[in-house]
Amino acid sequence: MATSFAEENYLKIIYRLSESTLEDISTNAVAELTQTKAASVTDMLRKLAEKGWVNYQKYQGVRLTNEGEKIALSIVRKHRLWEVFLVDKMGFNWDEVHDIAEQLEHIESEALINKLDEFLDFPKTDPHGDPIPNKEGILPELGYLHLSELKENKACILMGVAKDSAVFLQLLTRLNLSLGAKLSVKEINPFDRSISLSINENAPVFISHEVAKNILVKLTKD
Amino acid sequence: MATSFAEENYLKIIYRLSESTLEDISTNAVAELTQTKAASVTDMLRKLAEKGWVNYQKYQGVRLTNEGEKIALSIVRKHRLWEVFLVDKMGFNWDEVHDIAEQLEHIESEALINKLDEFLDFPKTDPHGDPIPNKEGILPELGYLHLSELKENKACILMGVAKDSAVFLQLLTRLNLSLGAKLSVKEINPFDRSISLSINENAPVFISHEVAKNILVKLTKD
DNA sequence: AATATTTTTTAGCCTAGGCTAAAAATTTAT
DNA sequence: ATAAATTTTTAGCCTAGGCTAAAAAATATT
Repeated sequence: MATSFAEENYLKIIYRLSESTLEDISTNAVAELTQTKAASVTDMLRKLAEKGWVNYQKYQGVRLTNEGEKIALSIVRKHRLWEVFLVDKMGFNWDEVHDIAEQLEHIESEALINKLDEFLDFPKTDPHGDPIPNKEGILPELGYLHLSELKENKACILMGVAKDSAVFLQLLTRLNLSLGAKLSVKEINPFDRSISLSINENAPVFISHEVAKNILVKLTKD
Repeated sequence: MATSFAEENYLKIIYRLSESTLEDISTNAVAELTQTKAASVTDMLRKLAEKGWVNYQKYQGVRLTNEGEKIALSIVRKHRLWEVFLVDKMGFNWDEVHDIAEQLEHIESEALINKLDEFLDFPKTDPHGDPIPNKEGILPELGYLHLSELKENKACILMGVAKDSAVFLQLLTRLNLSLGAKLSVKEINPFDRSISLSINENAPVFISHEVAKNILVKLTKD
């Protein structure tokens, strides 16, 4: 069955919200991300349920069905591959690509997206470190931790971010935090959980717990 | 002023129709290319006139204003650049790219399209030989002739096509007619104006006047 | 347990962009 | 110069996907 622009957006957003929780997704949460009103969301959820893409019961929130998740994953795949294209081939910065990819993700051509995948050398992650589903909709398992979960004196490498708003990414850039940076947690302030962090062996800087929560890392042995 | 998907399509189609005639464009002609009904076209023409993008008087047909032409040229630029991308970088054939480019032409990002232009080395023509407007909306002057205009015994090179439907392009491919082919008009049949044509010095084949009309060439000296 | 607050849904409305059927204008043919 | 045929417009209707305001359900507070 064909999916409209709006339907694809809803499915993608429900998918995103599901990534970070096991609970059902609330109408309001969806409304916030789709930039629409709760009443409009209710309407659309009924329609999506009708088409078998979500399970939805009045007042109970919403979850994707397998079918719905398949569609969402194909949108996510397109979004992330286009982001790689925009950064690697077009020379955009990582904070500039979200809105353009938001449009490109709705281009309908299986053939194109698979050729693009090949052209980009089958990347596993997008410019923010987010995993790219393959043709079959399988996500590579990356097993990253949130920087905020680490104990003091742990060293790690910055592998991705859990949020890709332009302001957040620009903040990271200003702090010299880019993918691949070598990080070391020097101290955790017990009052506000802010972190004193050394970046690429330099003198430590402070970052808030909020920032640390949105940084994905993998531990290094030594 | 922002342009919707539908508005952009109408402007592009009116532009295309204007390319091949100096007369005003009829409602029916637009309806045919937009795949809608004449009544719907009438509605939209009123709206486009309201926005200052076309001159339109009831029953008198329609023409683009300068403003409208500027928008149309920016869509045409995007369409043709994406076609070059699809053929040169993604490896599609020239008869496969139209529908995908039809979607990509509506992606809104000045920055992206200019970077794409650069990435493709500022091509002057698309895979069908159609001229690509530059950033300022200026079309390169190519000065091609229609093969149907040539006299007997004239030699020329195939530079483009005036129609890009998949069936037409597939016919050309089957006849070995691709961009750059060396052509020579051996005979013109006075009955139906069909042409006996030698392609790359090979034994002549027959093509109809209708086909010849849609082939663009430039004359060679000898 | 009752009340207040928050969240979600319903009801009714709006706009963009389609459609059909009938009316009006234009063009062609007699 | 009429009549016939064709083209275009009008009128009224439809669907997708939004909205606001009011009602209903769920949740939180006293």
